[in-house]
Amino acid sequence: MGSWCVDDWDLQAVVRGCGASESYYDVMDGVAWRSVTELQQEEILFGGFSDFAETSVLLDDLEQLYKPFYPEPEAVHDAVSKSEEVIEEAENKLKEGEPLTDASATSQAVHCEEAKQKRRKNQQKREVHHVTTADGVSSDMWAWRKYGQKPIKGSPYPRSYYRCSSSKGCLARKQVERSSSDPGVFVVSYTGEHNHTHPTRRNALAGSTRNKFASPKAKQPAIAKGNRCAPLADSACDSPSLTAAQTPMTPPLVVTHSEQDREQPSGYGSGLSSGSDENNAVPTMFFSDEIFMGFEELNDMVMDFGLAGCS
DNA sequence: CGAGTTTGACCCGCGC
DNA sequence: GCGCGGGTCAAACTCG
Repeated sequence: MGSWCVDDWDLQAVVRGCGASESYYDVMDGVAWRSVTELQQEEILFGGFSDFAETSVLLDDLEQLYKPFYPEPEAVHDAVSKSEEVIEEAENKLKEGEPLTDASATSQAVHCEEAKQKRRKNQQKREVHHVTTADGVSSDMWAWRKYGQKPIKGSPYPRSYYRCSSSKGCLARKQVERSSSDPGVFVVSYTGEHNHTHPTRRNALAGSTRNKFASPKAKQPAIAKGNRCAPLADSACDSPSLTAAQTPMTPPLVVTHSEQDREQPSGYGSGLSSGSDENNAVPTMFFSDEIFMGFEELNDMVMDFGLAGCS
């Protein structure tokens, strides 16, 4: 334990959100755009069509719409390759002292990881992203289950290992670690490919909703013993079927919680998920930053008063 | 009971 | 061949 615990929640905070969230805005017109995976592009492309998420019927439409964007093997390979190109470019820029990211201070850093991390075993290609904590604004569409954590030599922060829990047998892996040089930046690495299109809207993530927006009281014991909000489970507000919230265009409700938010429920669109029948209730509201921020404040208030939950 | 996380042990690739 | 260190496994535990 020790210092790990301190960082653990940080890692978990981003594990859901970091996947596709690096600052598109910083790089969309730049070369870094090419590092964005198909899935990420998918989010960008559809990010503005919040109306699509309003009903389950539309979710079905979404599913159809998204099919062309799901990473085909070649597409994935291509995306990874491009990503590696960017990694090299990023390294070069770093060597030259050239800032990789938009100068805007609030923008989330978008870098790519050192090439040395690209592959180790099996020459496995790896897509590496740097994300800031504030970057949790968006998330990847997959459900990740943590299967390990290791201290990394030379880094004060541990690395967490996640595998895709959206589908059994999925080979997709995800690693999350803090950047030793910039603690505010998380390095997220993706390896392997998903052998499925995307998490099914129902049940595919069953169990991954644990702790999502559980009441502070309920969470206290776990936190007290170092079991901070689970990266996968702390996501939504008591949602047996938050899978609906994991449609690609649904930004997670809570990932924008900052580091200060110790109870940060970093999940896939928490608010969307409470109950299958509620999936349709308020999806679009989460696309409003103002409402979103308001919810955060409300949540903070709730926590301050020791009141339960998000209901 | 079934989902999750935690964490020590083990496996194995890689550099020397 | 050996040792280091990253990656994975799996038992134990928590939680709803």
